[in-house]
Amino acid sequence: MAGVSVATVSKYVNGTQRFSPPVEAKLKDAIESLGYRSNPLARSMITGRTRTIGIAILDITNPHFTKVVKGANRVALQHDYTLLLVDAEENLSRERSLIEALAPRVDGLIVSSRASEEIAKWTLKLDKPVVMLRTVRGLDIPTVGFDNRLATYMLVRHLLNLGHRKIAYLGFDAATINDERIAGAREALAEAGLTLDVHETHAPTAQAGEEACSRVLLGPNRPQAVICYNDLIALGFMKEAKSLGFRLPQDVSVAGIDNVPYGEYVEPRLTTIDGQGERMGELAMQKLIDVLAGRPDVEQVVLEPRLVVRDSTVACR
Amino acid sequence: MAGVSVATVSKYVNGTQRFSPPVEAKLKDAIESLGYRSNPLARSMITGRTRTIGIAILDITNPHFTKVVKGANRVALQHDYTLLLVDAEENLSRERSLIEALAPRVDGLIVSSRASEEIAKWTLKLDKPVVMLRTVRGLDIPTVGFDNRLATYMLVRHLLNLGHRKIAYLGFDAATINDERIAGAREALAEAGLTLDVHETHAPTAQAGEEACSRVLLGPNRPQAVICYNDLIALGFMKEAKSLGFRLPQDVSVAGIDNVPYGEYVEPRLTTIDGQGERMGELAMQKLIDVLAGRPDVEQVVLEPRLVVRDSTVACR
DNA sequence: TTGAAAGCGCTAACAG
DNA sequence: CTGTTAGCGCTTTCAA
Repeated sequence: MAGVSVATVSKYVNGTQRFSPPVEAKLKDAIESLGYRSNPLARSMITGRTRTIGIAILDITNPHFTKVVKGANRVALQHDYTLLLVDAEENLSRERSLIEALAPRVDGLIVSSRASEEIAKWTLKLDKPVVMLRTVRGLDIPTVGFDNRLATYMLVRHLLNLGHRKIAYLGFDAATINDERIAGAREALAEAGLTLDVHETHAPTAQAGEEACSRVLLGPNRPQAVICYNDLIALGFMKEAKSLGFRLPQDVSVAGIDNVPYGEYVEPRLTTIDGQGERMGELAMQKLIDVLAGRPDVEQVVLEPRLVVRDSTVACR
Repeated sequence: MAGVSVATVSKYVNGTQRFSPPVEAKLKDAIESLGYRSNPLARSMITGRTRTIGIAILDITNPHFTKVVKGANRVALQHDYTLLLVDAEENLSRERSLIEALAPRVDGLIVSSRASEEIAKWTLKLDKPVVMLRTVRGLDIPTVGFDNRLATYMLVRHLLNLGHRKIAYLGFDAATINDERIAGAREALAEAGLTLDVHETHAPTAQAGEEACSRVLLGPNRPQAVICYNDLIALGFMKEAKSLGFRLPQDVSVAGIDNVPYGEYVEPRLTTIDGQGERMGELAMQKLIDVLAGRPDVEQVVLEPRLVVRDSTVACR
């Protein structure tokens, strides 16, 4: 319609080359009146680039992951990338096939998995750049992790400073980072000659926290303070504790990890460790984009915890 | 490698045709040892199908939208579709270009927008099936909406039954559904010969609810009960009200809409209207898949509100 | 039961 | 400055 070859159209549309004013004018008119839009699929097939990043997470319903997605999306948008979201719904067996199906349709992957080490290995065969949202040792891939050990270490120190001696941990044992969190808490307690009382839940959710509460508080050896695997568990735990007649925080101090927005709105306001979800997402996406732009990066970033003291932890009476 | 033509491979991989046992065996071996995976891009180019659904929402951080995505993802997974997520970050000007960029890479779209009517019109030109997450009048497109008018009507009736007479509404005026919610509340109040005191926030967030609180409670004509545009605003409102020295729910009843999970964990537990986010996502995705499977559908589903009475609304003293 | 060949819509060399 | 041409990796008639 513009009386030029397809090659000219291609170059014009992509801004690869400039043309004489009359030609450009005709091109512009034709494109406009035809409502022409280049087919990104055909484009991708030849360039090998999709301008899409896959992000695989365990549960979008968890505000921590929501924040990660938010952060990743923000920098993706800035660089004109789109997010292909895979929510494995906490279903680990499905995870691998989902990611494998995802890989060929994207330029790179951000993966937050429970089985990171294992996944990290086979993702390398996918032949796509991957950023893991979890520190992985011994592999040359970029990661954005979090110092889980330090997080609980700090939490315990905080509680020790408040005079607590009997400290329990309510974990989620299906998570690999659970061990790191236990280790950090144990380390801090050991320095004070104390031990950690460990309990587990079956899911990283408020519901699970509720269900575990009575087991922790009404069992033998009632703790003065409880550190939860994450804020959601803490939220559920606190709710149930109140139902059971405990006064919070006087009867038992509670702390979580992640700093989800809702910790501020419950009573007592939840003391927590900021997990920097958005920052994780942003950094991970930035790394991926760097790699895709030919700036190789195998750096293993470890985000540092920050204690957010609110009202759910008080001096032991 | 299997000594057959590409056509044979194609048919075998897609299960379009069966072959003689020896050939199939060779095919199987070759595919396995090569680790061959068909290129979905090339496939999509010829079939015109991407097995991807685009979902455009305003803010993944809002638990209501999170639920929608969750629901949509669940049925997408069941039907072997993937989600391409677009989070407009409440930025309406960006929304259109984002959706236009999204359209050619997906088989269909689920759109939750502030400017639904307008969007609905130009999405038709995208030449892709669209499901709007909002009732749109006068257009033959499938929608999954929510009876916003009835929602606030029910909430007001509930409050009237509790003896409240001075009822305020704390809205979010940038949302088109805000008007419907106001109308429903007004209708119920008018039947009792009462009027609605309307206030507005600048965002559908807890933060905005906090900021608006003093304006509502410390201004002239202090309400006995406040209905908020959504649960997040209600959460923020309640927190600030307590900071201001009000006892909840005795001094003021508060209700929200959406039934986000966290309404259960605050004190008093938030009375709300269930917005059925997951169900919306599921239905929308199901409709889209139906359309894509050649079962046309222009039905306009309207989900019915359900009142969830908890502790934040009590009899007016 | 299998294969040859024609494209899908585009980009990237290379020519002119 | 503009066009020709050769594919990208696949599916799909159609013929053998």
